[in-house]
Amino acid sequence: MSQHDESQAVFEKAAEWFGVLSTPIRLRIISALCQGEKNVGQLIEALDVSQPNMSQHLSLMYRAGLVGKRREGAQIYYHIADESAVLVCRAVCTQVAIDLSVD
Amino acid sequence: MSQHDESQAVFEKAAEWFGVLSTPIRLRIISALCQGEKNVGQLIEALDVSQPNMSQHLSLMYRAGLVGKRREGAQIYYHIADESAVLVCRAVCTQVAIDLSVD
DNA sequence: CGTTTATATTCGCACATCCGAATATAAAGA
DNA sequence: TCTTTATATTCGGATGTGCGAATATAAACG
Repeated sequence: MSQHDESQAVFEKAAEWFGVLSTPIRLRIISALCQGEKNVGQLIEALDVSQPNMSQHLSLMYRAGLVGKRREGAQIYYHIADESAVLVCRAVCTQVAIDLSVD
Repeated sequence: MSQHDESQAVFEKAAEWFGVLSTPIRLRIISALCQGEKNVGQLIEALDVSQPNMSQHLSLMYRAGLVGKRREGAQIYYHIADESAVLVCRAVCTQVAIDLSVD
């Protein structure tokens, strides 16, 4: 594989990764899970979205490797699996918050 | 405005910001501009995309504040305007490249 | 001025994404 | 086992996004 193709693949994967972070709900899920693992019901209550919608977002984030899950009886507990995502989100959100308060 | 609404606004803006980075072409544009400013023709040649398409992506990135532009005669030269975007992209792409080479 | 060159915008289409409604699965408890 | 509770999946529709073709603008140059 040529170096050009390699970087193409990298940009493609990175773009997907950024895509996972490109909706407010998913950023809020990450934010909620930063305080510790939560089951789906707790996330639904915290973020006030419909159950199927929450499940869809969690499924996406799980497939992307951003979160992990653990079954405990009937509940599924989700947790952050990719700490680097948290770092990036924190950095970007902090900067955005500063920009918003300036203007 | 409640604190809840404030953070909602932050997540919304941050999500938009991530959205700008969620396509391979735009990541490649950032990568190309890291080596110094380039005019539209040079970017088109470097990335091999159609002229209108390049113009659309640049326009989006410009509105998002990621790139700046400067006219020089008939040419428009674009450059990175948000260095923090470069840092984030570099970090993510580097990690993605490592992950890709591992498996 | 017309013409060429460089870039931007508009438009329409194919396709992706987000969502809620309905339905499915899986565990717990009666 | 039947029912309830917790979560996941499927489906259809509305909306968004990326693209090329056509067109517009704007500068340079004869």
